[in-house]
Amino acid sequence: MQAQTAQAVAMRSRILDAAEQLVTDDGARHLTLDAVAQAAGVSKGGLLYHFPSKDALLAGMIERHIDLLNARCSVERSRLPDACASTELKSWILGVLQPHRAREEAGAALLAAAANNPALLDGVRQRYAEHVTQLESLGDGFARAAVILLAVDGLMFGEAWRVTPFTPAQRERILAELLRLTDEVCGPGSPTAETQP
Amino acid sequence: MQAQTAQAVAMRSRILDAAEQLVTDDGARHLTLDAVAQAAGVSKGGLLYHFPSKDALLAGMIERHIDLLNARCSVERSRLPDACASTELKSWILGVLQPHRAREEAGAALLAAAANNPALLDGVRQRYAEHVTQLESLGDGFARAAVILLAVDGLMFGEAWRVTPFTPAQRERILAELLRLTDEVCGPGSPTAETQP
DNA sequence: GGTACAGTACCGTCCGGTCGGTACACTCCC
DNA sequence: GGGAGTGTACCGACCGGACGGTACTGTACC
Repeated sequence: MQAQTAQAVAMRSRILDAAEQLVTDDGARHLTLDAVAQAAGVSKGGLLYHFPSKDALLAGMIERHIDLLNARCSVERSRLPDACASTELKSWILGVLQPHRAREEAGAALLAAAANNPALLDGVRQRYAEHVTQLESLGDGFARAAVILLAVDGLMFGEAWRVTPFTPAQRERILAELLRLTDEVCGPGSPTAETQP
Repeated sequence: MQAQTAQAVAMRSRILDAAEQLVTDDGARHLTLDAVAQAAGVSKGGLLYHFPSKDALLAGMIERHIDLLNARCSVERSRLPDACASTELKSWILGVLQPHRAREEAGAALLAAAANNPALLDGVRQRYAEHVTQLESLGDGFARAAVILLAVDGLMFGEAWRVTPFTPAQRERILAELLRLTDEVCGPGSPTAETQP
């Protein structure tokens, strides 16, 4: 990774934004280099300057959202005072599920990658395996923790694909229930503050 | 829908099998008419005779698995003696999650459809909305039931995309936990028999 | 003078879909 | 009973366009 100027970083971000918007609006099939370039207001040459291939673009989409999720989870983890085994799980829930546009776009990135080149999901798989390993330390609580983890996945996928018709109020109740179930796994570790900042 | 000969039905089934196998093995990008035709041992013309367009093929994949899931859920529902509000939920869990090759292929069909033409998921959306409506009748149990439903989704997607690294034993524990949580929503309605026939 | 693009022309491949044709079974009718 | 017609099932060559990627020139800006 060589140093990148602020200008280049901004353009990369613009391109990734446009790509994700395209997927969410028109479906993964319409994620073409020409379409992305046009949507980002950049020439095709400019696009390929930053992302030398379509795979590189897809990898960029995935990477950005893994980084973003990690950052959000780190923030949540730092706000949870306990060092309980459920801390990871809870920070994951809060990091992933808090209202944020990026969540459904993360689903879009995953969809685009899965559709075009499943090998790009290796990073996600690795991240997931780490989660499961952590859950195993919960012993008897493993199954319940896994259910929580899977429900978070389901909510994310469902929102990304727009198949889940939950209202905001319903969604709020679901999030609260997830946090409640997490507390049951390892006991309440913190007041969990406000879930809607 | 005009009558179809047994021959035509068999060929359609063969084609759908091949298409799903292709998606699970090589990814949605490799789901091309030529590849499907070759995998099914049929000419491209023969393929297009049964499915006049690629969208028709994708719709066929989705439709078959919705039908199959409905059938499996009906079987499970008929085996549950109670008429409790959780019956639908429980039969859904059992219908979807019991070990069966078709489950991950259903995920493959959904992935292929989402990648190529998101509008094809309308049927799935409708089915999902019905589920949520039923869950609302549970009142306070809604949130927990929704979590269960979402966990089932997460497990299905995860297996379809091969991102969930659960061992069979872990998977078994998760399934048992899901059934336990379901009982908590509305009380045990039946011995739930064997979950592994 | 190097970075960061814009613009454009082009190439090879892939892919969805078309189209004319074939084989075969069945039926109607004289 | 045999020719003629009809419908089903399927073949495979071919077409046109889309798409990923290359190549090159120009140029604004720090």
